[in-house]
Amino acid sequence: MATIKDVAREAGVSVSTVSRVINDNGYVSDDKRKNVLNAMDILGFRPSNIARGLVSGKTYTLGLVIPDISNPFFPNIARGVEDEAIENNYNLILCNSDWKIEREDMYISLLIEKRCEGVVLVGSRSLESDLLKIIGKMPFVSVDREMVQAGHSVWVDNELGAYTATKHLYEMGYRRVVHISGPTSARTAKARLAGYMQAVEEFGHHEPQIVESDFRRSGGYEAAWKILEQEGSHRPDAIFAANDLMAIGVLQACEKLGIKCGTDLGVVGYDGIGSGAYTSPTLTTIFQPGYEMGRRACQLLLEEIVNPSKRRIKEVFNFELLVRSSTQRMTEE
Amino acid sequence: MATIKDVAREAGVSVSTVSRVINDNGYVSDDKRKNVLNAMDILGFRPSNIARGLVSGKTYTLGLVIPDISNPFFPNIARGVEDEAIENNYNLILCNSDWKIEREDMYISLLIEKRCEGVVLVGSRSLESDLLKIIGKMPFVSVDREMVQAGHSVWVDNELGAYTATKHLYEMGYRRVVHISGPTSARTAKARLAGYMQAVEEFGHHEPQIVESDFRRSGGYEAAWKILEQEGSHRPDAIFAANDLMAIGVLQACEKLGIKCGTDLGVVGYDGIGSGAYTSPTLTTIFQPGYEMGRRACQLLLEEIVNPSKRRIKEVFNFELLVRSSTQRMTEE
DNA sequence: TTGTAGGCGTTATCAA
DNA sequence: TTGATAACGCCTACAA
Repeated sequence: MATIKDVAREAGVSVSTVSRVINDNGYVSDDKRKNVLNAMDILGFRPSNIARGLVSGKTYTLGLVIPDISNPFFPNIARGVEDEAIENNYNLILCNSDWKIEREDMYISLLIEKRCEGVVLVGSRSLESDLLKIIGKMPFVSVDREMVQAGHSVWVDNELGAYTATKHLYEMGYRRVVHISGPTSARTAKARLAGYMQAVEEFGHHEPQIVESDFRRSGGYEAAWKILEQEGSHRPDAIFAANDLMAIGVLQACEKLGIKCGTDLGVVGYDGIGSGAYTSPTLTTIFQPGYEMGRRACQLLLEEIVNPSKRRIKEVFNFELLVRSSTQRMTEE
Repeated sequence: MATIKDVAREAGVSVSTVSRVINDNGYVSDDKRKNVLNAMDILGFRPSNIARGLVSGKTYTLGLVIPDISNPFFPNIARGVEDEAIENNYNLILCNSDWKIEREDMYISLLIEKRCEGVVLVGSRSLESDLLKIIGKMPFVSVDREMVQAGHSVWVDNELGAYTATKHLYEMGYRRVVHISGPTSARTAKARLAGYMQAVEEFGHHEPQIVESDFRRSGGYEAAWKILEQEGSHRPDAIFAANDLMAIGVLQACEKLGIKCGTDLGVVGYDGIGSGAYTSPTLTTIFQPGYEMGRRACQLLLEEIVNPSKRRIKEVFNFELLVRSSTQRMTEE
């Protein structure tokens, strides 16, 4: 690949002149400029951003560490981050951590060595102190988890969301709500569980009942099966699943068992993934504005990079309760 | 951030010695090695891959140019590419082109300047000759589109898939199949249209009927509405939509119109996105193995990078007809 | 308006 | 075994 020297030689000028026309700064006569442009064209010259980066210390690259891009909750976030990044001339390195702490660590180290200027961390599960040790002084923004000691954070109030979801079930007339939680090692799972607990305490006339699962559809399916086997007055008439994927699993279990969701069993999910609008019945859920959160996270990151500040920003986004058929006791029209 | 020089000074050795312990090559006495390791630790030294890249010419970075990561067909591909990449110590720069040729071009240029070692191009819509001009000699693999003049390609036979889908409808007893196509500017849309045409010719006793749409759910919804307004003997009893998103739109239109999909109207989609298994009714579709294609594409790319060859590999993956409820004339049970 | 030279953080070659 | 030193491709004073 042609270098700036090659161009200089071809154009019969010095490298600094070439540099000047590339960066469009300093004085260059129209004559020489034309020659240079011409030479670049002939040689198919493309400046090396890595050499530039060495000099300038800027790589215009950000990292995105996300659990799993093929999980429907995350693509919107990723898209938001990317849109904001590219508008500011930054690129994104995609890192799927699979919720594994070692992978997260490994990626962050890699990103540092690649001299990424910052990283958006989505749904991190690492211990914060460990994380900070690894991440060093690289700017970062956390999405879907509040960081306590450093970095900016963007998230929604999981506890309040879960509370709202559960409360909604009682308000729709369901009497006995059981919760299918995510793995309680996950902070979000814990928060949603807490929200459920509080709503049960306030509105339920029964003990809370929790089945721990794994945030996956199959996990929701199995959990529902277990729950719905129960007979008699203990039989729940509503389920709040800690995410939509598990809620969809619940819907499927109901279909197999001949239980009519909505009428016989209220179901609420969490996240607001697109396909919840197409299930049968359509899924009531707590919608989280993933795209906006991703976009905002990236914006905060870029601000921090351009203008490092001492303050730490925390933004709590509003969720939205999307009421759909899975919590309608009457058959819809 | 500490440099190799700082480490050398701190450890009381020369930079070359430090370099030797970093890369674990050449001779270093245990004594000095320990000093160096210690110094690196104290200073929190992280080698700069960008400086290394300048010297070695290797960046261990690949580009992934994909239309839209938030479109459910693509995350699996992306995940496949990323998994293969990271196993080989490569990172991925994520680029959402939105199917826009200018964005694609812009990203490719950027990737070249960043000295990515190669790029996986998913669903490119650029004219091949233009593409090659921009992409220069950077290795690339095309997914979901066959390239004729350069690069490797990985795709499924869209024409055969569409043929199979349409044929399936006739075999299930539907008589009049209409096609909702993607934008005919898209190669895949054209190929699927062709497959439909051929199946109609072979098995249908009617003229082909095509409604062009946009690969989006809303587009499918509107197209279905248009189609189902028709009265009398011309009223189609089956729809083959060129992708699942549009097929889901069809299901929704049917729900609104009180038409029972499956029984009254056969519906087949294309892609095999996850949510098709949860719709009502569940969606018959042509499944494309996105993860495997992505993974294989990346593998081919890496092979090409390590060992550039003159040959050009084309791999056609098998699709799978997933027969579900939307093409069952009897109510299930 | 143009060119020369030093430096960005590493690796690699060569002497010592 | 170790240490200078010249690249790598580019930018930026500084000088002319």
